[in-house]
Formats: sequence, structure tokens, C-alpha cells
Amino acid sequence: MENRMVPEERMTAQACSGHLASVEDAIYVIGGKWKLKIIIVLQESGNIRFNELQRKVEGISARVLSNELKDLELNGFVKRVVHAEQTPVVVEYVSTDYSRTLKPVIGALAEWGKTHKIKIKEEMS
Amino acid sequence: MENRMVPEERMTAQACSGHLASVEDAIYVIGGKWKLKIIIVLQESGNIRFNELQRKVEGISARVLSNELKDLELNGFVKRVVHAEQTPVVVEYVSTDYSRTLKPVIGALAEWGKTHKIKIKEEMS
DNA sequence: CAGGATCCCAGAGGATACTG
DNA sequence: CAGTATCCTCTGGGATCCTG
Repeated sequence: MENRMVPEERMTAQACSGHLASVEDAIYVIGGKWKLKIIIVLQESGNIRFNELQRKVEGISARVLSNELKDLELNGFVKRVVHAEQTPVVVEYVSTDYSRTLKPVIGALAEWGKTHKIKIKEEMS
Repeated sequence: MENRMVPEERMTAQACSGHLASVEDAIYVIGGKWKLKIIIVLQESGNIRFNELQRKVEGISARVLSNELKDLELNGFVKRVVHAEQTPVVVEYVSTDYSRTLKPVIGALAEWGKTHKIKIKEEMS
């Protein structure tokens, strides 16, 4: 479990175009094996409950999903909604507006991943 | 994964699962702590030698850099150029055309990382 | 159902030293 | 300079069981 990212001033002599530091920041928050996948599923699903989410993010364990959700909530990508008026209590997860700012990133990654897979397939034939 | 993917708005459920899988593919190849950073430095540097590369990718050890470079070379993102005519032998690394197909991904990530950092800073003040 | 508590492991990655 | 070789740490993450 990470905490919130606290940006430091990285004043490297050759800070390049700044792309490097920004990409680093991005990777710090949404990097890892699961975060983007969870975000995508959440965006596709609207409100969704824990177990269904676990089913849709294939391969993830309850423990890891729980940890990732806490992390994503801390960073404002997902909101945990508890419906206390019902019994048993229903918990739902919803993607936030802020998570939608990741659309370009997800779009670019998906597009690249798609063409990359095609390239790999061609190389194997 | 043969379904058409529209990177923009309104997607079908199938396009979405394709989205998920494609992002997964992308993360598989360019995920991790160092790969994208190395690729960025490589793209910004033209030809570059091992030790200088290590200096520019701050914090990376020689062992890890060596491993990552092998991996990146296998996947066609970097070319290892040996100038055997010189003594001592000079080795240079160059980013490939294929690595340039990552530009949109890097651009999106950098842009998002930049605004995210600004957002975090504002929240702290 | 929605997780928490434990235990455990592989593998990513760091530190240091060494070599052709 | 361009890496290798060791060794070692750390943590992401799997498996399993437990509970309100």
C-alpha cells in the first residue's frame, strides 16, 4: 500500500523535456499490474460491488483488490459508496470524474497494445 | 481481439473488453519501473553509451539497466550498436523506429502526470 | 457479501565488487 | 568503459482461512 504521492522537486541538471519526470509521476500513481485495469473496469461498469468487480478483473485476489481499491480511493480515482439503509449493507464502488481524466492515457495504451499484438502475431507467422 | 476498437466515446461492451485486454498487453511489454523511462531518455539522446545512459536514468543500477536493455532490445525498442573498429570498443544504444510508435503513449502519460502533479500541489496548499 | 488476518513466495530490484 | 557476478532485501501478490 502506497500513500498519496507527494511531488518533490526533481531538479536534475539535464531534466530533458520534463517528459521524463511527468511520466515518472504518472507511473508512480497508476503504475503496477492492476490499477489501470481496475479503473477501466470501473469506468465500464458504473456502480459495481466488490465480488462482481473481482470477477471482472480476472485473476485478482480479494486481498489485492481490497488494497488496490483503498489506494485508488486515496488518490481520488474511485469512490466507495455504502448503502447503510439496506441489510445486509451494500457497498458499491464508482469511478470518479477524476478517473475520467485518464481517458487519453487509457486510449493511447489500448491503441498501442492492440497494434503491438498484431505486430507480434505477424512476426510469428 | 479482432473487434474494432474506437478509442473515443461510446463503446460497446465488446470494445471495452478489448480495451482492457489491449491495455494489459501494453503494460506487459512496457510496464515496470524503468522501461518507459529508458525509452524516453533514449529517444531524447540519440546515440548514447551505457554509462551516460545510466547517469541520465537516475537511480538505476548497472545490473538492472543491463537487464532492461536486453529486454528492450528483444522487443525491438532499442538497438545495440557496436563500433568494433575503435579501441577500446565503443558500444552505443539507439532507439528504434518502433520505439517511436510509443510517442502517443508517452505524450498522454506525460501530460496526465503533469496536471496530476499540479492538482496534488494545489490540494496541499 | 465484503473484506480482514496470516502465511508465504518469487522475482524485481539495490549494493558492491570485479573484469576484459 | 561496458558490463557481470554475487548477494541480499523488499514487496507485490497468491493461497487460505476467518468474520460481521
